[in-house]
Amino acid sequence: MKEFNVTETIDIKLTKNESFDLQINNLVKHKDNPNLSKIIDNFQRELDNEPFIKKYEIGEKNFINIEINLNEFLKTVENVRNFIKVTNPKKIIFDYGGPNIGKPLHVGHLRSLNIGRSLYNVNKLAGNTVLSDIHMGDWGMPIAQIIQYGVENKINFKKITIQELEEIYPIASDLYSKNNDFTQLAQNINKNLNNNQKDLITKWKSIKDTSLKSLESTLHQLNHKFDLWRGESDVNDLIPDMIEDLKSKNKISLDDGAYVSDLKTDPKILITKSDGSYLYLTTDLATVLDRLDNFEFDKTLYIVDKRQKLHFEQLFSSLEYFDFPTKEYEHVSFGTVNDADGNPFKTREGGTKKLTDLYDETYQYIKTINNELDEISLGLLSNTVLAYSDLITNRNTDYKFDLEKFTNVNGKTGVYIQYANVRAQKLINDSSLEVSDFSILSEELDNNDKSLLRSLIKFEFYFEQTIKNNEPHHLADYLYEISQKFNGMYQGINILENENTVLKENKLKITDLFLQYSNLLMECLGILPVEKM
RNA sequence: GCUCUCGUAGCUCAAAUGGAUAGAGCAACAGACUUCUAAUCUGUAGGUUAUAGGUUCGAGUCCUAUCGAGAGCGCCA
Repeated sequence: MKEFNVTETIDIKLTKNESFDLQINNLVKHKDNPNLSKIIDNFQRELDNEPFIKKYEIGEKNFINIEINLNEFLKTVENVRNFIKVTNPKKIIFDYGGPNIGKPLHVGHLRSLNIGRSLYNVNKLAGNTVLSDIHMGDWGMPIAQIIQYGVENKINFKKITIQELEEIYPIASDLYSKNNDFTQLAQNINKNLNNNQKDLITKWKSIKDTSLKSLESTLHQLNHKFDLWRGESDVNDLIPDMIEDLKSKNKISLDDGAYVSDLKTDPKILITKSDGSYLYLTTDLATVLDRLDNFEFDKTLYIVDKRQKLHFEQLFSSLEYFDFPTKEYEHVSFGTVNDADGNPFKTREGGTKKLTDLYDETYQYIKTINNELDEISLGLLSNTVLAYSDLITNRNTDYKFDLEKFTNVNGKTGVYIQYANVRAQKLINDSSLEVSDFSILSEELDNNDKSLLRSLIKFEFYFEQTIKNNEPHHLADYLYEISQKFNGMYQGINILENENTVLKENKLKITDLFLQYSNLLMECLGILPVEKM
């Protein structure tokens, strides 16, 4: 609209107005423009020619409300799967999970696993090349502490069990913080481990093997899979050269015997300890080197809790300062999981709560609600509760894990969204009709039908929000919205025994659409649908 | 002490990146079951978005200050 000196990118947004689907707000700011009426005419010509607009109106402040033509917009899920593909696919590494060797997965790992899996699935659906790396904490001081404790207590590392390891870890960690002799000895072991001292490597291997078996079984139970099982130990050998390189480029210098980055920051960035051994940041830098060598990637997402913000700021600024190849790096942070009273999640004894225990409690709780359910369904529902109740909250807010609330079928819960899905499955199966053949006749639709269909067309919007911000809660909330609207439609009228065949076929077709969207959304969230409940 | 994040209904949380009358879910209250699974549905009520200023046609969202909460702050990861 050059003639009026107005340049606008027309910004179409979803609206809160119940009678409409979309709104355009571009005209509002031109209320004092002398040519406003001509501009509006211009807009109207454009809108009149759009086939997807069923009707529109221009409100009092020149907000434009649009009701869309449902049939133009409704897509089969196959079409949606094509439509959501990004134009420039990227190769993205998802660094999440981060379990420690010697320590079972606990509540602190829950969100990284849930959010990581969801973002992995969502990006895969968007057509990006995805690679997940569990990034094990299998190196450094914690391992040294375990070995030192084991040596002192003459433990046979070859035959060490996961139960022993789980007992040793907190004791060793406690000794490290309280007993100076122990601390010194453990630090010495850490240093020798970094230097690949043979007997220590043997002990470390035994610990890792035992730990890994337990880890794999827990992850299997929780339905998590990883493309890469790399750990901090895998990059240990890259570190000496990396340090030498940084020294020769005058990027780091000695400070109280430790190497710090020359980048002016507050606090300073520590690259090695004063005894020459390595730190969290040292390993993470080397991990980037390792990934650059072995996998071409455009972007790395670190799905790690928000308390490590400073660490990742230091990592990212170091990567830039040290002239690592330019790639995208992002810390996808999240808040903590507290118990129902809002206190940090602990066992009765004060230790961290194991994920297997949380799973078992959830499983048993659901079993008391429906005692007749088979093991597979109980397992699927348990995992649904653990994932959905986590993903429904914005990742940056801390939330309270309240089992009673999360297993309630009334509310925004995993149980509710599964229930709606099961109802839809049953309806389609019992209809014994080829529902995919039906076309939707919008003239015959009632308010419940329209309400659901108009929600279904919003999928792409929430999908985009999730990809753009790495926030799965948009999709989790949206799944609740369509599930609720489906239940409303289902409850309002008996579909299968209805004598009005047009109505019946419409509703079955809509049910089928809902089911496909529900399944797709569950896939996005890392949830598997149950067949009965 | 310094830095960062946050403060929305009784409770737990959303809110399209600055748009219209701030939305959901619990809990509360009032209704609907010889059911295609009521583990459901329908309705009512609930708000000065911590407070005070500012920017803007327009602020929960941006800026400043105050109050309150949480987290982090070189030899742990």
